[in-house]
Amino acid sequence: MYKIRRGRPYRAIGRWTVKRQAILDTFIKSTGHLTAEDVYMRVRKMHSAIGMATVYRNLEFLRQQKLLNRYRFGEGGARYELNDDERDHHHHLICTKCGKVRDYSEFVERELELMKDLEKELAEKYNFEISSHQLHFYGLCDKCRKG
Amino acid sequence: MYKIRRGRPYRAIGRWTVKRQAILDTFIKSTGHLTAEDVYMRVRKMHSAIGMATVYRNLEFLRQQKLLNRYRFGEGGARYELNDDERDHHHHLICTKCGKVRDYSEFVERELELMKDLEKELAEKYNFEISSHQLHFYGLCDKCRKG
DNA sequence: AAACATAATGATAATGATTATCATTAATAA
DNA sequence: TTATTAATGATAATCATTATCATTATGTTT
Repeated sequence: MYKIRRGRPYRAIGRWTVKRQAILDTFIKSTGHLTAEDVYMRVRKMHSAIGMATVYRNLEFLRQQKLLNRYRFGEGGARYELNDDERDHHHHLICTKCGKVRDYSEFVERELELMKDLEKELAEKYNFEISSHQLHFYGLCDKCRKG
Repeated sequence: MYKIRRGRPYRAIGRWTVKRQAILDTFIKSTGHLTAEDVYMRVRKMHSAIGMATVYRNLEFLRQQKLLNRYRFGEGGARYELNDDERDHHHHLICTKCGKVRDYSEFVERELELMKDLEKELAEKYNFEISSHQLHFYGLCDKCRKG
């Protein structure tokens, strides 16, 4: 259904197990920002014997393979989402009241231009080699503004 | 030495205790990004009887008062820094290897311009009321690039 | 296809970070 | 100065995550 590509030899990235596949499938089926608990609940429907440790191990494994991104927003545990090359570059809006997370992709070009310049400057000035950036907006979502 | 101002009546924001003062002083004396553990260690030098719970309670209290900012970077516990109006607007570089955090203030004007436009757009489009933003760069610091 | 080597798993203990509880203390109001 | 109650310290409890270890499953070798 979904296999790791990226040109590496199959064995070099660990064994491709049923559980590992199921966890990745969870992200393919249900869009974004899942906690370990969320994943556990969903995978359990098909693989009732799976343990929480396996979920955590695979989330970390898939992150190492650059198939998942991890975020630590305001409260609660870390959240993961598919790192899909075909998907738009995006960032997150986090509601400080209900914790809901929402993607946005506005002004991406302008943003990436700034990021490129910034990365260059920071590399030169601080000798810092940047590999990624995260831009989070915190505030109140639609519902919480009213409620 | 340092009193909460902001025009509110003294009593409305809780009692101004010796420990609370000491915790705030810790941030005034030692610049940025302290974990609760860091604060605990430092305050203990003057107030050996202080408990960890008091540290956490006050970090949260001071955050509510907008005197501290809280961040949850890559690994480990949350980090706090003074929310000083007189200080430059800045963001953070986080080393993914050693965890070191560094401030930077480059391209702030360009950034704030983008943020202003973005906030307006997001407010209109998603009815999201933004109160703050965080921009994190992840990568390798000077030392870790070499080591 | 059977045997082999070992990575992955599940159960669970352990850890680390943070919050809750509660009797006591101390800050502020009366 | 006394009264009120928020803040504190000690510690238990909770939540998120990682480590341990015996067992199982995967991929390799024969």
